[in-house]
Amino acid sequence: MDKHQSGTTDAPFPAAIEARLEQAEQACFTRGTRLTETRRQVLGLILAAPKPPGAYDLLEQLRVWHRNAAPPTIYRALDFLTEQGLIHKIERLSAFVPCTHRLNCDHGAECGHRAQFLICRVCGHVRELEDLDIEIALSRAAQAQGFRIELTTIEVEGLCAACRS
Amino acid sequence: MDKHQSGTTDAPFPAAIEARLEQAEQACFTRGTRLTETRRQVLGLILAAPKPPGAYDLLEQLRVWHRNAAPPTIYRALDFLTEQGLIHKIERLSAFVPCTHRLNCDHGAECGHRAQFLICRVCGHVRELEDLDIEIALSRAAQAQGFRIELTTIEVEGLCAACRS
DNA sequence: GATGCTTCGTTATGTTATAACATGGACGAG
DNA sequence: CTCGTCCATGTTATAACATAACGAAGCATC
Repeated sequence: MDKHQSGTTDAPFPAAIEARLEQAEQACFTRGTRLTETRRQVLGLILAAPKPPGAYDLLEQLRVWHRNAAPPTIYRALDFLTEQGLIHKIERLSAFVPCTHRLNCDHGAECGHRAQFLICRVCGHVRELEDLDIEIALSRAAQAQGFRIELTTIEVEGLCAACRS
Repeated sequence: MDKHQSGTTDAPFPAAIEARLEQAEQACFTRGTRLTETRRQVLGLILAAPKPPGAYDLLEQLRVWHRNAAPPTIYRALDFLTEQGLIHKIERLSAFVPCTHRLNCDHGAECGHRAQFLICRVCGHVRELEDLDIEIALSRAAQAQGFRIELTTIEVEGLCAACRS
């Protein structure tokens, strides 16, 4: 009874996603962390999702492989992936998206510092931006208050181009 | 058995807060909405709080006056105050702050569209900004994507001037 | 005083997140 | 080798946040 039954069913995700998982695994290895099976599966689910899944959506899907997965299972994986800069949490949705911030990014957690998200209220699509002007304006405004920025959450809700028909 | 027992104990909040409540009541009246007793009390509690209270903190405090207050009691009041632009929800904290956006603001819900919040992770203080440069940068970035902004959530975590000592 | 509207009370439940402690496996030091 | 340590995970329970659904009370208007 092998968990990996045959060559072709080893990879539960489409090739494009498997490729990104491979990249992610490599990136973790480089940093001395491990993209374990559970973490890899969760990342895969987030990459494969048509729209940003919540923790309990992921939990349900994860049970395909881990019948007894419980909330801590998923939250631990999400924490890890967030720390590694592989995913972002969208606060307004309590949902998670893959990080699209520079594909070759190798600085882990710092990825999350400066991103902006456009959330379409109709189709649910989330687009990640990395706009320097916004970052600069925000830095200036904070500095004017003597405030030292450690982490930003910039989430914009509205209508995406496609849904403005 | 009068709920209002004596002249001096009628006002449960400090004078400065009572004054703001009075203003708020007036503003609601002007708009054809009513700052009822419960709503007024919740707003007062938020104004009086040393740091942003969560819904259940407020609920507990509200029970001083309404022994049987339940979650819907507080959430309804919070929804109303948010719609009226009298408070803001800080998503990162699931907590609420008074709106400090132009004291004479009279355009209700629109208040919330464009504000930025600096959250000190040490003292918990939240400062509301209204920085045009940020708004402009964000508008441009959104426009470049064909995205129509309806609502923004900009929350920055870090250290306030006082806590950087 | 009937009608319609907003507000509020009440019960129940849904949703998101964490605490606390036990288990198991990898790996180096002795 | 086997002990201890570290990391990841399993497991149970509960905390924290939020809403659904329905009915009754207040009040403005006709």
